[in-house]
Amino acid sequence: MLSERRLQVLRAIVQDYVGTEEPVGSKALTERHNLGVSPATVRNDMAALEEEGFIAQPHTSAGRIPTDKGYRLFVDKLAGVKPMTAPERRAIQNFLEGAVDLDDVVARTVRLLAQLTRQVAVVQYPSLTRSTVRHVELLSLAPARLMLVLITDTGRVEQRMVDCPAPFGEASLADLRARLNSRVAGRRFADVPSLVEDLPEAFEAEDRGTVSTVLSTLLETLVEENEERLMIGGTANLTRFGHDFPLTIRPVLEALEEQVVLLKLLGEAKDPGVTVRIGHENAHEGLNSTSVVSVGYGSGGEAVAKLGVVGPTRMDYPGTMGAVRAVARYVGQILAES
Amino acid sequence: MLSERRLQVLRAIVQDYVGTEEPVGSKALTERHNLGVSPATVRNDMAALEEEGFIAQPHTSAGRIPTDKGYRLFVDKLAGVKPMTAPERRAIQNFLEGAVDLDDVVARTVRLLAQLTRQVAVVQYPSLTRSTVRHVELLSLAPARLMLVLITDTGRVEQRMVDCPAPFGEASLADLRARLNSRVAGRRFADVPSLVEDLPEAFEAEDRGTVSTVLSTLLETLVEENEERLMIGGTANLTRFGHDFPLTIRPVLEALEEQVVLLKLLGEAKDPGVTVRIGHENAHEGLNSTSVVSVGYGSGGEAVAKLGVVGPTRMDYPGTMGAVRAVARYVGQILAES
DNA sequence: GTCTGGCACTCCCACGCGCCGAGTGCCAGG
DNA sequence: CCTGGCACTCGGCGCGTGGGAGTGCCAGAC
Repeated sequence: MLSERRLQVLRAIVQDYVGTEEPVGSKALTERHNLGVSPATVRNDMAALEEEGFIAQPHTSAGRIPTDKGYRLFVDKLAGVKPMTAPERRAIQNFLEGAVDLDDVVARTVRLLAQLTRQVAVVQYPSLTRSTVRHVELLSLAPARLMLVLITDTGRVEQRMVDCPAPFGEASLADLRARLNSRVAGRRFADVPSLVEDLPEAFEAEDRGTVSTVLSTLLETLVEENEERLMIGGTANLTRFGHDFPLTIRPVLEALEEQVVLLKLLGEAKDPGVTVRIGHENAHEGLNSTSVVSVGYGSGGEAVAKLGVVGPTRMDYPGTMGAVRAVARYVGQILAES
Repeated sequence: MLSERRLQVLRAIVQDYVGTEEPVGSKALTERHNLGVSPATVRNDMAALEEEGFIAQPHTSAGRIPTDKGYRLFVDKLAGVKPMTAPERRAIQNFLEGAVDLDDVVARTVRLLAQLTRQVAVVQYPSLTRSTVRHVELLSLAPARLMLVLITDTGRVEQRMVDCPAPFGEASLADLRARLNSRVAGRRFADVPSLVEDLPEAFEAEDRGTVSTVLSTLLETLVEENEERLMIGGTANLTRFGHDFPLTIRPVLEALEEQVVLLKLLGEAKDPGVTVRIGHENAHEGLNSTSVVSVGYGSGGEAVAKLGVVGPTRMDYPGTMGAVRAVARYVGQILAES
């Protein structure tokens, strides 16, 4: 177990390194933080911390920098979440309030997060699987061709074409539309399959094929994971990454374009609060030198999607976590209102 | 006027510089292109070209690199559009054919363009203003609250909430829906305003307010420019930009995030064919060291949106133009089919 | 035991220097 | 008008060097 002072030293190292972006030495530490001990003592502590793998030196006779493990300890034990100041909170609220539709909310959120944290922001569209159905609409485009439109409580609209096995009359269509809505409107996606299971039985034999087709299209739409879209922004902040550019920045940009990767990344964070994944904790190789700070957000008490930021492992964790948490909270409010 | 040979020299300089990314000298030129003259002669030609502002040298006693003006001449007079090879065309077609909906088409197009050109790809969603209405749907969400859903011939769906000044019955709703569709279905957006102008008159006085509200919401949706969304991809290709990274790449990333800027950029290109804007020809400052190659695409003979790529002024213009043109053509086909 | 000051050591980095080579401009002659 | 020759100019690279920040260790103080 590490002594209290050694933890203090680690905290000081992280803070200084985050601030200066340069390896931090024992002398500088004692000058900037009044630890009450001499550089020599700090050196001993540093040796111990290095032994345990919390810090490392890029080369002999250089200062120390935190390792992923060091950041992990810092985040878990040493750093709180820095709350936003009142003006910041007001600014967040103002910025989000002008949004006109869901797309706009997401777009504004991305911008806001990127600006606040000066990092790359990622916002997942409210997920289908946890939200509820507001309305299902069926439109006849041609005798044997329908369009299915699904409207969710978060204001999201999904549409699908349905090719019917047989022509489907306007009367049947109206009937199906009515029955469908009376069963599923207001229900959670997860509950829909069992609610519509026996629906074909209520129709004439000739229409059952079409009804089944419509239903399976609806269910497909509900579960289709790849519909979990997301929006990213603030990539220009990557240029503040480090000095050895191309090598650092490239894999990150590539990873950011792989929505699958990002969705997995966000999906892995099960924590109800703010989740931080540091460096190699990220499965994806291109993100080994980045940290991901994410949190769920939602219109009710429940999270319907995630948002977060991607930045260098050397980031201001307390501030970033505070910003992410605050933005999530306000986005939730906005969604609940609309 | 420049002699034929001097144009050849310019062409050779552009080609070599694009290939090597290094200033090209007189000797190397005569070796790689058989111009039939000696380096000394080429030097004279170069001096003339420099005098005219087509090429420049980074510093005394270095080779020459083309200026924006030089590239312009190259693109206008010296370079054709390099057509895609048959296998490339097949690959494009295969890649686009699997798309399931409009979002997917756009997403695939972006990826494809980015891969083909190894540059940043930008694809504008098919614009509302030039397409036609497939269907308008009205849903009653609450007694005095409607949802308006607009479906376009490109498969795009836009939805808007409408707060009615007075409760609106189901019968009136069905009536309005029917009248609306019979008038505007299949018509071009631009024609819609005059087609629905007198529609309120067909309704009872108590409903006219609501009808007007619905109509104006519809018209708003049609003209709303900021709904011209676009998708970008291949930003990782920016890392191949040059050596002096942060300074070059940053403003470009920033510009790419400003959708307004990009839309304006694409919008400015009026040319029916492939348009090339080189370096300082781009109004936006951040894009002063990039070229934008764009072209319109559409489902019919008519262009409904633009797509293109953003890359360094030092790019393979013939190849890029060929790729952009080919992709636009195939996307048009795909859109026409669906 | 724990902390401290002193000391020798290590290495990175910035700087200055000189060389090399590619490229140029100019000029006289074909 | 083209060509070969020639002197000149610079940027880039390798090298050696000195300074400085930082370390590890040790003996002594509290």
